[in-house]
Parts: sequence; C-alpha cells; structure tokens
Amino acid sequence: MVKKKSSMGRQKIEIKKIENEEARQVTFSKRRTGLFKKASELSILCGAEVGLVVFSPAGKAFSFGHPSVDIVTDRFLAGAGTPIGLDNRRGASIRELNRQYTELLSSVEAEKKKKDGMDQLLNGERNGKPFWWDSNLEVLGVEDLQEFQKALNGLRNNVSRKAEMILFEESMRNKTMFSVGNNINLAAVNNLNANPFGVKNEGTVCAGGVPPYAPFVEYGFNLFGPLNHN
Amino acid sequence: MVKKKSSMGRQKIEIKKIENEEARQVTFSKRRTGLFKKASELSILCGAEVGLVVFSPAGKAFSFGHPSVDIVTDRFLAGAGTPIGLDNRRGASIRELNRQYTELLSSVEAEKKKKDGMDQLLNGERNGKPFWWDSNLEVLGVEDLQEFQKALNGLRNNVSRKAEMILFEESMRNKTMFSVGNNINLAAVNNLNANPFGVKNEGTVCAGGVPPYAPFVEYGFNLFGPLNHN
DNA sequence: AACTATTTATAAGA
DNA sequence: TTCTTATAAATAGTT
Repeated sequence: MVKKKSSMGRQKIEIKKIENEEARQVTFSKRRTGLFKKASELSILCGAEVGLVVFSPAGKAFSFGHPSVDIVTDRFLAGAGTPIGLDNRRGASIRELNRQYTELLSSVEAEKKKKDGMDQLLNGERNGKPFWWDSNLEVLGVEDLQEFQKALNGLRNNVSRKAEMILFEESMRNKTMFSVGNNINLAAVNNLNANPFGVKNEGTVCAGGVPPYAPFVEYGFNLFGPLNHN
Repeated sequence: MVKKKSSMGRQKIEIKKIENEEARQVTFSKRRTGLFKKASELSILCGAEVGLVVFSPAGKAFSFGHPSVDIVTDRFLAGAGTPIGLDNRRGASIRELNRQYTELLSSVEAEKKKKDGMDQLLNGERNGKPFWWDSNLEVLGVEDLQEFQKALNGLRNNVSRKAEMILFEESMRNKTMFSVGNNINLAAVNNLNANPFGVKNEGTVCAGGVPPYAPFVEYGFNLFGPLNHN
C-alpha cells in the first residue's frame, strides 16, 4: 500500500497539486460534482448527517448539507469558541440575522401548532370511526400508527414532485426547530421550487450541480433521492 | 438517461435509505471512507479548501478539513467566497443568508397555504364520510393531495423507513441543542473515549491517516484509516 | 476483512 | 463547459 492514487479515467494521475491552472479548474469541477454526489448518497443511503463545504481555488464556495450545512458548521462554531482569525463583526452580523430569524421562527412555530392539531386528528380516533387509513392499511399497531403519523411529517415518497414538496416543507419545519438560535438557510424550499437541483449561482454560497441525478440540495435539504425510484 | 443510480459493484442499488441496519452500517463505513478520500484528493489536487463532517446514524462523528474544518466552516459563515487573506468580501455569506432569509419568508407563506389547505381537508370531514383521501380528492381538488394520497396508500411499506427518519430528525434536534452553547463540538459527540488518533493539536488537528496523500485535518477521528470506524 | 463482478467516476480529448 | 470514451476507482454482494 502506498499507491493511494485515485480516481481517474484514461490514465492514472498522481495525487498532488495540479499546477496547470486550467486543468486544475476542470478537475475541480468534475471532482466537486462527484464529491457532492457521494456526500448526498451517503446521507440518503445511511441516513447520515453530512455537512460539506468546498471552496474552489478561486474562492467560490459550494456546500451540501443534510440536514443542513449550518447545523453541522454551527456545531463547530458553537464549540470552537472564538473562531480563529475572525473578528466579532461576523458574530454580530450573524446574531442580527439570528434575531430576525428568530422572529420568523415564531411564525413557523405558530404554523407548527396548527399542524400539531392536524396531527391530532390523524393520530386520534374520529367519532369511533376507523382511522382514515384503515381502508388502506388494515391493521397497524398503535405504535405503528404513531409512527405513521409522524411519518407524515417526513413523508417523502416517490409518488411525485408534489408529494416531495409537501414532505419537504414538513421537513423544513423540523429543520427550523433544529436551528433555533442559529442562522439557517432554509431557503432550500425556494431553491427547490425554483430549481430542483438546488443549483444557485450567486457567486457565493452555492451548491454543486450534479444536474441529472442530483438528489441533494444545498443548504440543508436533501430530497432523499430522485423520484424515479425509492 | 437520468438513471442516476449510484456507486455499486456487483449490482446497482437505488439511492434510498438502506433499511437493513447491518447493511447500512457496512455501506456507511465503505462510503464514508470513499467520501473522505475523495474530499482529500480534491483538496490536494486542486488546492481547494474542504470541510467535511459526517455523523453516522449512531451519532458518531467523522470530519475532514483542509486546512481545517473550523477554518473552512468559519469562512463559510464569515463570507463564502472570500479568498484566503482577503477581507473585502467578508459578509458575502451574511448577505447571502439574508437573501435566503427573505426567501424563507416567502416559503413560509407558501407553506402556510398548503398547510391551511390540509387543515381544511382534515377538518372539513363529511359526517361519517370517508376522508378526502378515501378515493376522491374532489374536496379541494388539490393535486398535491392526490399525490399525497398515493403516497399514503403506499406508505405502509415505508412506515418503518419513515419512522427511522423521524427518529433521525429527533436525534438531530437533540444533538443540536446539546451542542449549542457548549464548547464541545464534534469532539464531544464523538468523545469516543479518547479519539482513536487523538492528534488533537491546537488549530490543526491532524489525524493520522492516508499519510501519502492526505494532508487533512480532523478532530480526533479516523477518516479512512483501517482503525476506528467501529 | 477479503474478494470480484460491475457500476461509477473521471482523465483525456474533442 | 459539455460530451465521449477508455480506464482507474469505488463498491454491492459474497465468502
């Protein structure tokens, strides 16, 4: 062992910095795509939490996160104390953002309450009537039902993009809760609506493309795979 | 095309959560290794900064960072896209976050609408009549709901999966809360009795591993060495 | 942990 | 940057 070379195609390449700038850029694009895809797959296949941030040599950033990059990075920041080399303006900015976010969070919480009511309906008996799903699912233990009900919150089936979106939003609600006190980018929903693959071209924080198969969305959301299966 | 299956060997697998716990663990180990290796290679080949954190379903954490996870994530929050050593673009991330924040506002509205629709359906039950999902979704004629119904009809087979997802989310929430405000991040989570490679040096914690090509940094975790990964 | 049959990822080249 | 293709890697299923 020592030939820890790596991925390549026509030919093997040594794992050392590519000096040719152009070639480096090309490789960066290709490998970044692959890396994000792998990250996405890992999170989906194993239910693992993954946070990935990549800065191109040019300083462009790409990120992927499940449930969100922020959650992962926040862990570091929260525990890292004062980040090395960073002044507190950053913190100030983030705190301000957090403040605003907290406000927004309130409305989300309010929404959640409503949803909880809905859950009650789904979870509880209706005038002695069988649970709505009886006709379809026959017998399910109480626990199953509860789980089933919970599942609604995270339902992500392959029935359709619509269903995915519904689920996605449910998921978002949860993410929001997770993120209390932290700046979070929950715009994933919008990103998704606008771009299923969460590709953003802001020159700043953006996710890699992985166009055809990209089951991931930057900034925290992962739709758990493409629709054509699972 | 668009068959975005994924990495595999003897056979293709669809990218969806692996239900079998044992198999999932195995896949997790294998793919985690591959992912970290790829991350390492990308940073070396392209001189890119990479921050990667992975939490196993069991909550074990693994990380890779070049120059370090902290630095990369800090940059991410301080100002994604900020070239090393430059300060002029600091805040880019914040701006981006703000932009997304705005989007979030919109998405919340959108979500609210959908949820209201659902509430209406659920609460608008016809006496003794089956619920909207029974067969006809005339009630609101919401496409989303039709899709949702289909998802529900076939949900039984996914109950387990969904349940696991929920547990995952809850787990995530707990861990997040756990870390917020603490000075213990990954190390805490994976405070696995003295990190295997416990090479925890100030600033740049280097893990022994992949010596030949990986100048990566980690926080007490074996990335892709033969050890560790349970 | 190893071993392979296969599928992916990707280095080159267009 | 995208596509194509030859080939190296990664890895699913087994042992």
